[in-house]
Amino acid sequence: MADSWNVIAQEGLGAATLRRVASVAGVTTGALTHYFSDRDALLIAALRAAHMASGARMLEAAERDLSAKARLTAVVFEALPLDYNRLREWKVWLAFWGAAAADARLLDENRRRYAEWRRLLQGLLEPLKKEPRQSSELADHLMVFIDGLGIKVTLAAPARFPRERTRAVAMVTAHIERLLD
Amino acid sequence: MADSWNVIAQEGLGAATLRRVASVAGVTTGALTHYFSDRDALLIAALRAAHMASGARMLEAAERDLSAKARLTAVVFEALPLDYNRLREWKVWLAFWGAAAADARLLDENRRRYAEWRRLLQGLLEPLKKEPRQSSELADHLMVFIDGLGIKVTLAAPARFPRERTRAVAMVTAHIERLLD
DNA sequence: CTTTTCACATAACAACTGTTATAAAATACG
DNA sequence: CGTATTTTATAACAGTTGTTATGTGAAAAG
Repeated sequence: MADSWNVIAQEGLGAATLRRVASVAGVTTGALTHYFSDRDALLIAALRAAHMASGARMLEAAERDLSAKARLTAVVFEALPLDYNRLREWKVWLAFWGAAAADARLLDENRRRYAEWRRLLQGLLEPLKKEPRQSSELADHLMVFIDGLGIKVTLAAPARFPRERTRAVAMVTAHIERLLD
Repeated sequence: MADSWNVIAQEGLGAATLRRVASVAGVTTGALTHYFSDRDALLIAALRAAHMASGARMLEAAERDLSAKARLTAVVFEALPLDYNRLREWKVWLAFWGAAAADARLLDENRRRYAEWRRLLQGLLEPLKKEPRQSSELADHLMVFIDGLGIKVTLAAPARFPRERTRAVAMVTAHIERLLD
């Protein structure tokens, strides 16, 4: 399954053909068609698997024994493309977003993903919020910030990645401070 | 050229084949190959044309006879998917972002686009900034906010678009207020 | 051991792709 | 008008795609 991610992240969604994915996975197309009815089914499965992998990481970060603010920060870091693994995930998100803009099915997949993601952030914000701002509005702002920042880092030239990375970390801490003042 | 946008926005980058674009444009593939050496050249030209169309709108907004803050707000509105035209543009951006994550050429196109966009915002922020924050940092924050918000609106379910639209407008004004305090 | 089921490989199919070459129409030019 | 020149259409090409059907060997079940 992670083979699909690699193809999508490194060569794009269009290059993720049955033959290419099978080749990277070290099998033939017969193995793929045995498990997936469609090419679409294969890609959706790859998307969901990536979603669950990153979701597990974030839940783990959310349950660490830290202060409420430190937990929130840790989860946000886990969501951003700050290392190779997370950068690869972001390339997968971007590929699917590009396709989802023209595909109702993928749009709905994304909606579900966002709902979960939002619920997690809202729960982390609840103990931190100061009246009268609702934690749902804070979550909205934070999600917008994360998406924008993730894109900025993901689409930076590879040589600029280290610089963008440290810049993103600084922006996150500053943003969370400001969000809660 | 706008025919390419429509195909990309409504059916995705993968569906933007020579035959499909030609069909929508009401010509045959011969007409396209006469003007574009490659399929890539056609798509890049479509991207640049969309870029210039939106850039012209923003420049126009930036030169309106308004207060500095109102001008900035007008430009930001012009950048967001607040009507059908701008929503279509955003679907094109998303499609190309998804492809750019795996294509160095498109990545460089995007870098140039961002540099211009950033220069414009920075110029609009210069008369508004309060010491000691640099307008370049403010521009970074604003671009991150715009990208995240644009994605949120673009990937919302079509039925939710009106709601997301008004919500986005409110978030923009609030964000600009907070950015400059 | 025999048989059945499962997991994969192989191969073939029609459909579609970008590209190229060639012909025809439309336009510009003298 | 006639002749270049540009623009568009048509057609054919080899390559690639998703999908389906069939074969094959290994594991599981009896």
